[in-house]
Amino acid sequence: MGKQDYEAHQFTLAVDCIIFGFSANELNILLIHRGFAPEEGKWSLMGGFVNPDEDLDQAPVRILHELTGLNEIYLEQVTAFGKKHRDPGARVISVAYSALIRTEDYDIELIKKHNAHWFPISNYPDLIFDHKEMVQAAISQIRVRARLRPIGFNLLTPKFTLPQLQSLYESIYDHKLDDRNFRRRIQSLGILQKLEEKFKGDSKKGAFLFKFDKEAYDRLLKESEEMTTLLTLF
Amino acid sequence: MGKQDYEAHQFTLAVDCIIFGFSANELNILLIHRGFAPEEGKWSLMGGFVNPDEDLDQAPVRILHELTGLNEIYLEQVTAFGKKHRDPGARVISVAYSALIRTEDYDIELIKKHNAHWFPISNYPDLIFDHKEMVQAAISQIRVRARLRPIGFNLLTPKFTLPQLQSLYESIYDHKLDDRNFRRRIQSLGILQKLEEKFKGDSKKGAFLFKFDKEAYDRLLKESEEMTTLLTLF
DNA sequence: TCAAAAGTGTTGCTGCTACACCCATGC
DNA sequence: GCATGGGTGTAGCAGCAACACTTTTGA
Repeated sequence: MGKQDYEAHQFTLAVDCIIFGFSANELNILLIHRGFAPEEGKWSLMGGFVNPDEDLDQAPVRILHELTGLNEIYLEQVTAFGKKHRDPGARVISVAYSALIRTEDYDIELIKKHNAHWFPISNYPDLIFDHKEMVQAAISQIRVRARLRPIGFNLLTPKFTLPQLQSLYESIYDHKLDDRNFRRRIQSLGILQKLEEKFKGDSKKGAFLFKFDKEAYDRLLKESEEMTTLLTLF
Repeated sequence: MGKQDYEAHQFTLAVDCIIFGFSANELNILLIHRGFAPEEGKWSLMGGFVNPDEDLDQAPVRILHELTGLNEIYLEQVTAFGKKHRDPGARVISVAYSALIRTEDYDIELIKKHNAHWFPISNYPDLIFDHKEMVQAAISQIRVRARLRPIGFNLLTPKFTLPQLQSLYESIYDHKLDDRNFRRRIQSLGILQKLEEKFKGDSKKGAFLFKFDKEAYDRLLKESEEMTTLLTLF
């Protein structure tokens, strides 16, 4: 195989980000109202080309920083999309990434500048190309991942109440949970630290704040791996 | 964004296949002894470039057909690998795919021609580039998938015995299972059809043959989705 | 007759589901 | 004092882990 083989199999490579945020007790995604061709005026995921001088995994980091001002975003590759005519304008392969962000953290001015808006996953507009497929794939993935790994905490403030956490899971699964059973289950895992403080934003009584105990979780995970058992969280 | 933007972000695109087969009570992968540069003489996954006129997902189908003579192979995308210097010779992005095949079915002459050999996943040679990472990612993925979906049947003949099935799962998880509990568990799922025949290849007594009941499984899956519960198999 | 693998049941325990009421507070 | 959300306990049941012996047959 010579150099010409490499050159004969080149494709434009992009990434698209399914950006999840949790607010108003609902899981939301951040979409861009495109002010540029192709498909100007329609809604799309935030995306961009991969640069020749960066790792593939760096591309979504760079693009998300542009949009939100954030570094250190929780990212997970969903899958690569490469149907022949997925982008009618050109042959483009796109790798989809899920991003979980805290909706309090990002830079509002930046996302305004990009014409980005939040939509609940239960009701978002039509999207260009195969972006809807990407969103569905990301949601399916997150639904499984959330049961197996403590990814939900990336969507909450570092301190959170149990009702908040429960409502997050309810929104991910689109399914109500019994509060007594939920509390018992997660507290018995021992991966939450109860704080002395209460948070009074959501009720008069106020609810105790908790934080995620990563060390305890890591111990639990290691243990379950040693027993070759499947650790399911909620 | 104009045409030059697309052209300025082009990459050579390849796929690599982690081909799993089950024989001698072990999970094996099929590796190629490379007779060509780069890295001639070393071991690698079976791979190839994506053609400009095919869907990304078609590339592994074509490549696996070339190697094994098989069509209709069970395939699953693992993840895209795109570190800057993963292929020291050129900038190449590679999408890894897992393939599950029945080791009785493939064309032996073809794989001989490609210098392909089976290795147990517990002991396989060093691989070029980041292929070892790909194999590890595929194994991790298959370990989770096997608990959640009935993918194991793609590695067995359509009729199989319970001891064979158990030994497959033991090999995937690298963990012995209790035979009484295993049999009870899978038979209670109701997704296996017991046949009248026995298979005597593995023992004097012979073991009853079963086949996978896809319709029953689909019903079970649908039911568990309606209850938003996680269906785990073994 | 023996070696080698197939097949079978029970007990105890853990953890889940289902379910209804009191508590604390701000207004 | 009342409305709002936070917080708690129990009983019944299902399903899991742990465990040892009998059966069948070919050589």
